[in-house]
Amino acid sequence: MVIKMKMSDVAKLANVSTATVSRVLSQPEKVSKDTREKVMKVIKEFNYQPHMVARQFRTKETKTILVVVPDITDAFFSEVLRGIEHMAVRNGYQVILGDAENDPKREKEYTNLLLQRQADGMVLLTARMDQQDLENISNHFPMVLACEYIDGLDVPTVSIDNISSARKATEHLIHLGHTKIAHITGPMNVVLSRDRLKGYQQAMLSHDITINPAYIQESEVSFESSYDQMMKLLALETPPTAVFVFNDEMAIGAIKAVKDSGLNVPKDVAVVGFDNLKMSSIYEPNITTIHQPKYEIGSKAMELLLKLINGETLQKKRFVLNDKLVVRESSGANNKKVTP
Amino acid sequence: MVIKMKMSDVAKLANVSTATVSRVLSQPEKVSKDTREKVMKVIKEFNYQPHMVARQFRTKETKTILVVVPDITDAFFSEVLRGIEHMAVRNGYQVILGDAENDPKREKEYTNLLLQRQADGMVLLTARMDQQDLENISNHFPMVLACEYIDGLDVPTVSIDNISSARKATEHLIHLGHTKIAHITGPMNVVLSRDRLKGYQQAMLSHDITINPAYIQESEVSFESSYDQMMKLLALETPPTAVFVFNDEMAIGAIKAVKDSGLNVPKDVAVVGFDNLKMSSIYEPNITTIHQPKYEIGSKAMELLLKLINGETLQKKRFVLNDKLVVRESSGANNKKVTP
DNA sequence: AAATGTTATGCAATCGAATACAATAAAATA
DNA sequence: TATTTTATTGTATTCGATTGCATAACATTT
Repeated sequence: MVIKMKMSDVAKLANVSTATVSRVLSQPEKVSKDTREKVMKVIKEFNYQPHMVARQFRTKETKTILVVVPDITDAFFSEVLRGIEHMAVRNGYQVILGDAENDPKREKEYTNLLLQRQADGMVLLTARMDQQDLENISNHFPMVLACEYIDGLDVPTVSIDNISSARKATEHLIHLGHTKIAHITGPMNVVLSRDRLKGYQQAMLSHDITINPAYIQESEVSFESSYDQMMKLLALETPPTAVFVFNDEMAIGAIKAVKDSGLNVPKDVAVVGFDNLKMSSIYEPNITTIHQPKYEIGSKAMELLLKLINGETLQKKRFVLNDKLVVRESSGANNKKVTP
Repeated sequence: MVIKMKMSDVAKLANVSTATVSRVLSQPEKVSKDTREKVMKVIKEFNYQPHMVARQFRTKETKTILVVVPDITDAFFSEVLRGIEHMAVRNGYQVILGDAENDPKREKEYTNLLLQRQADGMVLLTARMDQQDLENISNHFPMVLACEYIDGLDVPTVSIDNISSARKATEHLIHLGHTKIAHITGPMNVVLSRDRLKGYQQAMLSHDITINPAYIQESEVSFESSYDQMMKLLALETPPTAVFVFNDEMAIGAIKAVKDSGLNVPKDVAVVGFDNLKMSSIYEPNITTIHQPKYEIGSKAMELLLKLINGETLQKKRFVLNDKLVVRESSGANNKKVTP
């Protein structure tokens, strides 16, 4: 049976005061065994559930944290979310998820939930809103950035080193003998795109390979857009023999374009992606990519946020986790078939 | 500047009572233009944000709805979520997302948020918890099921007709001349698996094809598990020439198994999936599948929930939306390449 | 036995916004 | 002008749980 009762009802039925009922729930050791059992019996019998909003109101704690993802349809984030959620639940917090749909305005709107005291803290997996606003909010409320970040911003951040990862990915292609290496970037308003581009450029320059400007193509974060950009690259007079692509979904788009042009991956064009999505080990050819420790990024970010919520100050603010180059078929480094 | 101020502070600064400030916010037409502007000026100047928990406490409305997905890593749900969220936001509600991780216990835990008045209503995209409990809760709180459902349960539901869809999918293979048609099912504790199996059986029987019991293999909802089941099917003395698979991710697993066995899809084994994920049109061979109107399922479910929350009674409780067979390469019905 | 300490419980204030009701001023009507 | 109606604002209560403080009951020490 479900009955909407309040604490005073329980108190009456158990012949105690509401204070005692409240203590039974939150500090049972303060209550004698007898009363505790008497109260618990009533609570169980009527399946009393405390009115959480009233409790939140009184205690000024929601025990809720807000996570904002740039795009919920991007498979990358689900594992980061798992990491966040597990760490949160283990510490008595629940998670609200906000989908910004790649819109900085919506991102900003979600931060209002903090100002309105609907959440005790916030993990942002996207950082595209106004930097000043963000800084402002983080000065007053617990906040952690993960995956994305803003240079020079004094907000705790968890991510990999995208520049060095991108360098690593590009160098992998260089070491395979490629010099005509293109890069399909993500949108330039996203820091990850800019950093991965930097890494690409660093790798090329440090190996004395001049970068053909036409080899750098900016794409939306989507299969289709990347497909189009790859088609452009293939249409060049001297098409690249290798491409480093912003992420795995886009790498699949690029590969499809190569295939549809009657060419072969990796023989005609070698491809390296980023993120190591599940799909990347399944797709054919399966994709050489940079592995991100997604779950760990999430749980680390939540760990930091919990510290902030508990009033601790973080001596270390920037956490750079280890990535890893995962070599598979699409870059042509080996020909072993990977079976699941 | 971010300052934590309360309504009484605004009232003092604007030289009015809190009642007036409250009215400016919720029923501005009740306040004279002069005072309204005076109050709004203060609100804007100090960026006052009302304490939502206090408001929720007072009004007994959270303007929040809870959505529980069986598995957040399943790409199928992200578009359903979009549908839900858009409809919710358009009506002034926000969405909390719960990930049950395929665990009926966690599903049940999330329903407690309703009992604790943390949400005004609930959309369940999974229905595996105890039926009695579920019915009980839905008798006291607004609740809608979507995608999954429970037969004979009097809770508003939005979904497709999985039996007829599965029949359609199987018949597609039959019409292509196949008789040795296998079915890789999902877990039998999920109603969708049972219904799709039923559809498969109906199609076979109505075309006088005897079902080889070994042709029915139960699989987890994962690429890997489906791969294994397909391997089993191929190891049979008389392997099937066609397979209808529970969903698209699993269909990819099955296709991979066929390929890894040195066989061709669709020539040696035709494959049909379910859901029409984005990936299904990208994978090679791209996958013949049943399209579900994901976004519409979500928005319709939210629409119904809003009606329940507003106290309307639904005359129609079961909403069956239209699915569609999408014929692509994996079933061998045509050989046209589909480019994005 | 008196004084002191300990434990268990209750009383009553409190959190911040919404709102029923009262009060007042201004406008409309008789 | 007196009276009623309408518009605007304020006063004071309320929502349900938590918690500081007071008190009562009991145990321990001197």
